[in-house]
Amino acid sequence: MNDMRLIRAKSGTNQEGTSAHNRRVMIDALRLNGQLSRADLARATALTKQTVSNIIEDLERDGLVESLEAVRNGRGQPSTPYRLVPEGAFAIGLQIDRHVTRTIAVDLVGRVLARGEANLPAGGPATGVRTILELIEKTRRDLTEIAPQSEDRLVGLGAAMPGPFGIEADDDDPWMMAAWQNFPLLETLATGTGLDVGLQNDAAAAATAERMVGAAHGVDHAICIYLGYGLGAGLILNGELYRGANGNAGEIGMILSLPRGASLDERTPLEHRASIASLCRLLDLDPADPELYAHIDAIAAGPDERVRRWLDAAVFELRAAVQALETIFDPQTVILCGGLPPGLARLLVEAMIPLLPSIADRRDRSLPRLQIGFTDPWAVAIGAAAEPISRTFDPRFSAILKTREHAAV
Amino acid sequence: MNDMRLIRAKSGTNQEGTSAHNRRVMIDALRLNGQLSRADLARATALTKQTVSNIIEDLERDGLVESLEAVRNGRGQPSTPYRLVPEGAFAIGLQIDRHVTRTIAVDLVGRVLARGEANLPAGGPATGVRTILELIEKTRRDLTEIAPQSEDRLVGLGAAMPGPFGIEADDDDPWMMAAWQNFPLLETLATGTGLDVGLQNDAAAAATAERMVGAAHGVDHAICIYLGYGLGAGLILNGELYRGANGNAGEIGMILSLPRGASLDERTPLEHRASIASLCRLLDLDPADPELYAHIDAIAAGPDERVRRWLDAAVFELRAAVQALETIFDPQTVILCGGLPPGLARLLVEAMIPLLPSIADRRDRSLPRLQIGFTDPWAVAIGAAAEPISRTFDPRFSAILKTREHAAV
DNA sequence: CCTATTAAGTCAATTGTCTTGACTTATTTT
DNA sequence: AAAATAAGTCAAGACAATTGACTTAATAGG
Repeated sequence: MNDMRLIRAKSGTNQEGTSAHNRRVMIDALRLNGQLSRADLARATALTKQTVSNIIEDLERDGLVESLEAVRNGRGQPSTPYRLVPEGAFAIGLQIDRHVTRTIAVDLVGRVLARGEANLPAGGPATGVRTILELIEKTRRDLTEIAPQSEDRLVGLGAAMPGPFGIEADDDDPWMMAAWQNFPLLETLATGTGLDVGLQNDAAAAATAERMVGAAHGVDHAICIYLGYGLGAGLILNGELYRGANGNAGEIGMILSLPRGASLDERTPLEHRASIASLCRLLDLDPADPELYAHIDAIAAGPDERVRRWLDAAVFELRAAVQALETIFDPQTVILCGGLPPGLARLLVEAMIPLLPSIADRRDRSLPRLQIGFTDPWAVAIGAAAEPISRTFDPRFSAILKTREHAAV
Repeated sequence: MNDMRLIRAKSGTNQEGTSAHNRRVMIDALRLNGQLSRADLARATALTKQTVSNIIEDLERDGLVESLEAVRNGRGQPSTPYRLVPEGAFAIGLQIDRHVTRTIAVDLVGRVLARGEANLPAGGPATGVRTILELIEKTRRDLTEIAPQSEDRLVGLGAAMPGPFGIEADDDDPWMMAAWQNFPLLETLATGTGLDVGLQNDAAAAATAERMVGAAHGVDHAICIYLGYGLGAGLILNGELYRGANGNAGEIGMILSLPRGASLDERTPLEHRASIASLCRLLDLDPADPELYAHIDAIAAGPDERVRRWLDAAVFELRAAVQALETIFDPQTVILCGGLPPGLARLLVEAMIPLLPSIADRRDRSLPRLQIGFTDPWAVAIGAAAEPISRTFDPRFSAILKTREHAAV
């Protein structure tokens, strides 16, 4: 009524939203179950056989699904199973880390088709953007060589970097991460590549990877603790990654906690004790060393007093963190993943057993309380690449709603 | 394909889902903005004028909205604003507490129309169900007297009680809460009243109340810390209450934490220090005393060493809890509410200032980091009553999807 | 004061998507 | 060989949003 009054409302939907959702549901069902017949899909999605037939026909024409040999399953006409076509879609992932940047190309089913890596020059975005755009370009070329059809079927670019975003810069910032966090990365990458770009913090990216091809596959309520240079959590709630009001949800490394045996009330960030950064400090390692993970792996293998001390402190924090996250989220499972050597991850998880008691101690559990997920320096880049696939093909509330050119919700 | 193989998939949707969502969006927009014209609604929801007209016509015929006087707003035909009809729908809320049960009747806009209270006899559900059903019956009669049309427009019954649900019984359980938590309350209430029944823990109910008529009205990312006999948090994420995998999300009182100045690694539940239960223990008060809140209020008003000690410990925990919840959820605001005297709530919040630094320290904040919400023994009952209204009328993903008679997602 | 402009809202036809119920096809059971 | 069962198709129908022209009612401006 008043001309410029701000009206708050959620967006409505229409038939397009319906159709888009149903297509996504089909794709999700095929991803989750491997292969399904039209009749299976109709039963699983509560849609009619006819609707499923129409949508599958569409998806087949679009090259996203394909039929397999008919199978006899007892009485009745044999069914024709369908599955996703891996080459139906591709996406590029970009990880920006403190001293290195990585790219990954994946297909619709999450297989990694190409990788790229480059050192990031000092100086933050001012000097780094060029390196990054070149690396993306190279990965696109590599991908096109492997899969010529990919250029038409590239659904987007996913970027991942340490958070938090949009917070005033820290004072001691040897790698200019704050400069990156406040840099208009989305816009720069979008204009630089012509792709739709998404941005997540690295724990969220790790969770996206776990959800698409890892331990959280098909799990609608999971917490992924990401232990990398820093510490974060990727929150999968109701089957979707939760981002918070400003995209900073899950930055658990910044929770202020009391160190083990502290007598003062001096709370310090969790990641001062539970992160690769803290381990590097204890071991006097250079985090910029490209051989860092090999070094850590080697040191962790043998008995080492400093590693023991670090483990002690980290396990103290992480046991509490798992218990707190279980209590807060009531998830089906907690997944520990990160850019740390698998051997160290195993040591950590073993030392965390027995977990602290929590409401997760249920008799009807089907998943373990704590699992190990990806422990791989490339996990974040894979998750970054998975994000555009998820954004484009996974069922989600926002995909049903109409979009408005002007103000958001 | 195989006869009884479990197929995991999300449910599809159809035009009915579309229509249901759009109706909900209209109602939500009217609730949020007070009154809007059809043209306003069209702009706000991204639907066409015609669609809005059709839906508003429907809603008007259903008695959920009504038109007001046309208003001139400059050039062009005057607009006709619409608003919600308070008598368009009613709901009953039921709170089951340790020694008392309360009922509330609310209307579509959340106004309280009737209240009821009764002592719960010892013995848990075996003896209590009868009392509860009688109290609900009485409240329904009271409501019908005030609003005769309510009987046809009663959309459901919301129940709220302390969680967690479905966990093995505790050993020391003076009020048989565990018996209630494992009792098939939903089914009993549904058959006993003939209404659609929902169940939440009391922190979730408090958050539901804050969202409908309190400090979280129109806020899509809010954490409500509920400090009552126990301690919990109601999580409003993406505009919906988050329940977790088993309905136990937010039971933060069960987080194990180190007491202030602890030198041992002995973690104990947060609510041992930050809850009315812990205050009662310190003050040697009987939690079953109906005058409890008045007593606490009186004691808290004067200087009292025991209250100071409690405040000290509770503030220590709650400051950390707020910082942790902000860091985990990145919400727009945190709301402290509960069944504690307002004076005590003010004391608590004042003592929590300054809050610990967190990612919530943003320049672009529009809401305070910490607010006081409902501090009222009836808050949980109000939230319980708000739940059926929210379930029936608020936009939510699940309302769009088709339902299946057999297994859930 | 008259006309142009602007905005709210309606009308009637159209479109897109899912649904319905009957039908065809292919296999196993009896 | 017939009956039963299940997958999948066909064609018409139902439903809800969209489209574009139209009506109504106000203000702005010459």
